[in-house]
Amino acid sequence: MFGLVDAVSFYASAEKVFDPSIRNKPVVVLTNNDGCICAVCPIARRLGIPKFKPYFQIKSFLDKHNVVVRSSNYELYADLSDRMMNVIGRFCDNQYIYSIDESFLFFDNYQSYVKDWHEYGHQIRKAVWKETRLPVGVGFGVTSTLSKAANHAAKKLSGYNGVAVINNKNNRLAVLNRMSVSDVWGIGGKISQRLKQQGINTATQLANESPKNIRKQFSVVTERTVNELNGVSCLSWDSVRSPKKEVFSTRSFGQRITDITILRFALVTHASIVARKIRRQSSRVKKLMIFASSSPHDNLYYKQAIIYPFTVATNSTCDLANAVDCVLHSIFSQGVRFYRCGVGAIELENDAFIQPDLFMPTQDNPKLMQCLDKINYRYGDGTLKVASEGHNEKWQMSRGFLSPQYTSQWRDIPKIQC
DNA sequence: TCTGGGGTCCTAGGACCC
DNA sequence: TCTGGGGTCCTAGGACCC
Repeated sequence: MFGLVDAVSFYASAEKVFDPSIRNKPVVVLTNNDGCICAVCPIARRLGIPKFKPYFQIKSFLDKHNVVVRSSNYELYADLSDRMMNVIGRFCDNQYIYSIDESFLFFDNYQSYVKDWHEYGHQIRKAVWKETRLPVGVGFGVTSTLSKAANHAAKKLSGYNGVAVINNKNNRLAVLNRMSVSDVWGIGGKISQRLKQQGINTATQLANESPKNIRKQFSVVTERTVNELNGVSCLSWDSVRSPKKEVFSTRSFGQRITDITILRFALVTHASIVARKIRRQSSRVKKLMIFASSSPHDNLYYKQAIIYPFTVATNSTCDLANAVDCVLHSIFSQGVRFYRCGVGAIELENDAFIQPDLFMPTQDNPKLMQCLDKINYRYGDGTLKVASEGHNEKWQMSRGFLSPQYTSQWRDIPKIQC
């Protein structure tokens, strides 16, 4: 048996945890730079507010309905996510954290594990609410895809109230009949459009298709989805989190950039973040991609990306910063209003198996980076940095409606007034 | 004026090998 | 008229996820 537990509009619910005064109000959360709406609480959803709508287009509507607007507070969400995952993890031996707000649970000997799955789902919901004040939806199914479908039913379909179970033909069809094919996990916009052209509109219709035929038309990925909908488990999960195969850091700017020195500050800062991330997973980068672009909504879209290969794979912030300097002039173009930039490690190697250069003695000094990481871990990121990251705040993202970091900054700890 | 930031997997086609 | 038959590795692009 598989379980899937995730939070109801996680970011919006997280905003309500330490601010009970907004719990009964409509709340939305914005993406970086307060660009689009990325989370809508259930009360706001009833007003018909759509996800991923640009904020400036809907601002007057939100004002009119007294909707509470918040910027993304990732520090807060990451901490609340940890707490939530800890509570959920107690209900199962084997938990796979799939994203910031959802985790799969695996039950091997499930007949002996749980007698009543509905009851068990409600126990999970109650515990998470009691200990974190976050509402969650719980779905159980005999495959991962069916547990996703059950989770969808638990949160979106009437009559389920937060918990749904798929463990026989009747309750499977009860859910799949009421699910659009586009709500099936693994069926995105393109494929659902093609399926609908063939008259396949519901999840049940997709489940009734021949897997071989689906593979011929689409791919092995979609074939697996069809099998999973029929209770045949095809997706495997590693209990151990494998290291990332690519690591990126990228942001849009708070305001447009036309100055090469500021672009350099931003790119070196992203390089530094990537270096820290890959050190944390014991990787080194062999190929680095460095890119910058104007906005895709501009009349003349400008984009430049350069791949910088390292002779010997590295995880030193200094090496990555040097790479940025090497390509900066090829990326920058006079007169372009830069909207976004970033750095990505697109080819990674394991720290333990590094091929050194036969002719060049190694310059590697791991102690320097260890020292950097230790200081920044203890005193906060950005305490110690390379000089070329700059101190110019001009390019930083804007977060005009940011809530306090209640749990990760001493200055923001909630105060109780007597 | 203003539009997010990460990731994964699969496939097709080309280069190259014997 | 008629141009082999396997392989591997790499890359770009497309699809999906949150």
